[in-house]
Amino acid sequence: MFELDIRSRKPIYEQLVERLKELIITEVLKTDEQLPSVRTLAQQLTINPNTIQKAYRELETQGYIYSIKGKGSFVSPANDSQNKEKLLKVKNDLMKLLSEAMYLGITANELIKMIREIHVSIGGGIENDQN
Amino acid sequence: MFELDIRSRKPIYEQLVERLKELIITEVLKTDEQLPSVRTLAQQLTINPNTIQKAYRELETQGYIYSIKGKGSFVSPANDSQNKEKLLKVKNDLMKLLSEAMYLGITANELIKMIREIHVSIGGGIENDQN
DNA sequence: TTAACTGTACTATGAATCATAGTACACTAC
DNA sequence: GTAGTGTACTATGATTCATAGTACAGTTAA
Repeated sequence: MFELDIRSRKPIYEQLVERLKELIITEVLKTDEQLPSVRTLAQQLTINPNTIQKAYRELETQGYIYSIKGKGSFVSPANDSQNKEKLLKVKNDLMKLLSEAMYLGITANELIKMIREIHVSIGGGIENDQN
Repeated sequence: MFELDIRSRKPIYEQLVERLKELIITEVLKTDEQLPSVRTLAQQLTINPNTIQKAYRELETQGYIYSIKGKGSFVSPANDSQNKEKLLKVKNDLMKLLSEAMYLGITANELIKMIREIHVSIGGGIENDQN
C-alpha cells in the first residue's frame, strides 16, 4: 500500500498516520471506504499489528477515521464536528511555517501559486459541487 | 526568557529550538546578536545545560545560529548558504500542511489573507530595502 | 599568569517512548 | 461454529530524553 522508513527517527506509527492522512486528504481513500484491517496491513508492511492499531487509534482521535468493532475501520466524512478544533491547530501550524518560509525568502507570489496548485488538485472539483 | 511545557510529550530541546527559531525569524533576536550561554539559560529555565546545548547544536545544524568556542553562540545572517536545503524542506512541509488546511475547509482567500498579514509583520520593511 | 567565563565532548543513570510478541475478549458476517 | 473484524492487556528489548557529573579547549579581562 505504501512505503515506510524503518530507520527514520520518526516513529513508524506516526509515519503511518501521516501517509494515511495524505491518502484521505487527496481522496484516494474516499468517505466511508474501508481501510485494511490491522492484521492485514501489519502483514503487508511486515510490522506489528499493535503499531497499526496505534496509528488507527490516533487517526480516530483526530477524526479522520472511525472504527466499528467486528466490522472494520472507515474513512470519516470530511466535514465532521471535530473540524473546528483541527482547523485551529492547523492554522496555528500554518502561521509558524508560513513565517519560516517567508523568512527564508519565499515570496508571497510563490505561496499563492502553491495555493492555486493545491486548490486545483484538491478542492477544484468540489467548489462547484454544492446544491 | 520564555516558557516551556515540561509535561508536554514534545521534548524540551525541541520546544527550545522552536521558540528560539521564532525569536530569530521575528527578529527579536537580530543577526550576530549573542544568545545566552548554555549555563546561564539552563539556570534561568531550571533545566540541564546539556539540554540547552542539544538545542543550540540543532539550531546550528539548521543554520540559524553559529557558535564560537570560548565566545558564545550568535544568530546567523538570514541569507546564508544553507537556505536552499531549508527552503526545500519547508516547501515540502508547506505543501502537506496547506493540503490539510484546504481539506479542512480553509479557503484560498483566507490563506492569502494570512500571507498578507505575515508579509506585513515580517518582510514588510525589507522589500524596499534593496540597493 | 590567573580567574572566570564561553562552547564542547564524554560517561552514566533513570524515566519514558517505541516496536515487538503474545494472549485474550467482544463483535460481525457467513 | 468459523473466520474475520476491533480492542485491551502484559511483558520485553531498544531507543530516546533529561539529568548529573566531569573534563578539556578557547576567550576575555584583571
